[in-house]
Amino acid sequence: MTTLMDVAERAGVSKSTVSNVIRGTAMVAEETRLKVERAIAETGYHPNAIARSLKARSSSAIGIVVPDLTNPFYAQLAVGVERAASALGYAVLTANTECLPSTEEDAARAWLERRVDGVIIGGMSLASTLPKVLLDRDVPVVLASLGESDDPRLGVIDHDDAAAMEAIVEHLYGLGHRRLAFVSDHLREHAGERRYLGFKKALKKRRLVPIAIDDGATAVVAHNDMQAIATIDRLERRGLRVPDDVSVVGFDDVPLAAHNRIQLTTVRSDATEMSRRAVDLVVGAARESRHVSHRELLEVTLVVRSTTGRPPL
Amino acid sequence: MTTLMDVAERAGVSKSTVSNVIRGTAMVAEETRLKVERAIAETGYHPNAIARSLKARSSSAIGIVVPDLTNPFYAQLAVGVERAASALGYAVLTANTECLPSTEEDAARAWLERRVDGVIIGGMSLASTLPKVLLDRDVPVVLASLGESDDPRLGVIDHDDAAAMEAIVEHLYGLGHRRLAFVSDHLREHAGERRYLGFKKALKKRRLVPIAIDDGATAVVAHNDMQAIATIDRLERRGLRVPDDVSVVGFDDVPLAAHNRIQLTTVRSDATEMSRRAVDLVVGAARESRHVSHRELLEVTLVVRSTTGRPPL
DNA sequence: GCGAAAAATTGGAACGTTCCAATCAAAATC
DNA sequence: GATTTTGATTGGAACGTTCCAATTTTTCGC
Repeated sequence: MTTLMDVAERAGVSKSTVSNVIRGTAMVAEETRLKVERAIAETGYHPNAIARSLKARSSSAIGIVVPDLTNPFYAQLAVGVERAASALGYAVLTANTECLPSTEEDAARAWLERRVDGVIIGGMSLASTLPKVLLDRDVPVVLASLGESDDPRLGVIDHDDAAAMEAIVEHLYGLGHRRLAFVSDHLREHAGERRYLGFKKALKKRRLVPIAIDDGATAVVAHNDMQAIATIDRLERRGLRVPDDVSVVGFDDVPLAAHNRIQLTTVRSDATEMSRRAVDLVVGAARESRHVSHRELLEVTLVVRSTTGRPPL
Repeated sequence: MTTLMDVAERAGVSKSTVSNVIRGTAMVAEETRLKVERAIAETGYHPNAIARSLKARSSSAIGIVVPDLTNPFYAQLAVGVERAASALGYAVLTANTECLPSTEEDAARAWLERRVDGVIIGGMSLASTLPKVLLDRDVPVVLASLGESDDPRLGVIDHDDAAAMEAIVEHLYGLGHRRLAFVSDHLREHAGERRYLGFKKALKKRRLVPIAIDDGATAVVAHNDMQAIATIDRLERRGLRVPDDVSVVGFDDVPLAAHNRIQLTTVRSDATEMSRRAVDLVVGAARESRHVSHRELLEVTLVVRSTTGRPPL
């Protein structure tokens, strides 16, 4: 690999000058700039980001943790993060944790060693120590689509789950449903908790309580689209028709939800916008070496398709 | 951030000794080991991977490029790569290129600067320069699910597309189909080309040629499942029934393909196995600083579900 | 208890940058 | 023409590791 020194020698200048040319940081005569640029082109030199990072004490990398990349919502989140980050010159390290505490710890350790400048958490286990571990070592953290947190050092960017759940329940209640169930991915998962709370609250307002799905529910609200789609699958294999026997509602509006054979009633959220904001927050904090401590709710709209209808008589 | 030196001072030994304790590389007395370990625990020290990388001239990171993370097949590939890599102590940098040459170039530049130890390519643009650019700088590269290549420095791990296409065509031909079409994602994409070749060959064997989908095809073979599912959507919105009017076949067997409302006939491939092998190859090559130059075909099986049937009379 | 061998520990030189203070050259001021 | 100002360029000291040769300490055979 060619180094700054190689380029300097070839161009007949000092390493400092080459560094100045590359980073456009100091004054350098037009003539020498040309010489150096030629030398760079000839040697095919690429600055060594590792050496730069060591000196700068900043890796220009951020981490993102998702529970399941296979879920298009998280995939979109990851894609958005990657795009926004690389536009700012940051690399992205992904951890697919499946909400396993041990995997989360592995990721934390690896990232701490690699000195990531910040972390975006898209999902985590129930009583995860991940945020605390990172924050305690002054790594800025933002929670994306994970609901509130009591740690003021944490950045939070989320959907307006309460409003969304109210809209969903209103829709179902209006159709005549009174026996509503909620399904959530893993009990161990952190997300969904807040949505469940919103769901319960919206029910309570109408003097209802959640029931179990096997308890004769006429409508089930899933905490995300993939879960909703899996629920449809399960119901139909049991011989129940959706929406004739039971209505199903999702959350996220993944592209698939609009598919002709699915047509899922769901809540639209903008993963791309969310990831853009999350990256801005975390990179901003990293650059000023402070914590994020900013919270924000994204608007959300109900999309009624064909998995919801009147309950059976 | 605490450094090796901080730990050394606290434990009252030299930095070399601390280094030896951490890496278990040289002999160190039990007593001092304990002292050092205590100091590490007290300071919450994490070795600085950046400094280590600089010295070792190896980043312990690999890159993976996928055209679209939102496609569950690539998501599975990415997840598999991440898991296998982190088990070996490697970090993974992901690039979602959408098969855009400019994005590919950006990724190449960023990765070259970050000195990735190897790259796994899961998809790329048609005449991509990515492999050459990387190989010329001695970065080992393996193509995953991308078909052959004429560059002997390239590692290749792929499905047995020819066998798969033969099986698909045999299945459709046996059902009575004679007017078959092939749909591929973007024309600009590299993948699918080989599958199309296999498709054509299997047709030719039966004295048939591919026709356009709008030309009254009774069966369409898609180059992957997501494309197949999108095709079903398009057909049904046009008022055609699947499989009564037209049969559809996919490729990959993403989890969704088994869904009750989809039940896609497809070819099962093992993204996880593929990513495991790809990581082994690329890491092995990196460790011995050589190119990969190994090619391997993974077996593949036809899964007949409910999107294929007899052609209309 | 002596010398040699083995075990344990150490300082310093890399790795490839950036950044600062210092130097050098050229232009401008009086 | 001596002096200041400005513009260009430079060497050396970090950044936090690893690795090697060298040194110090311990152990052991006799």
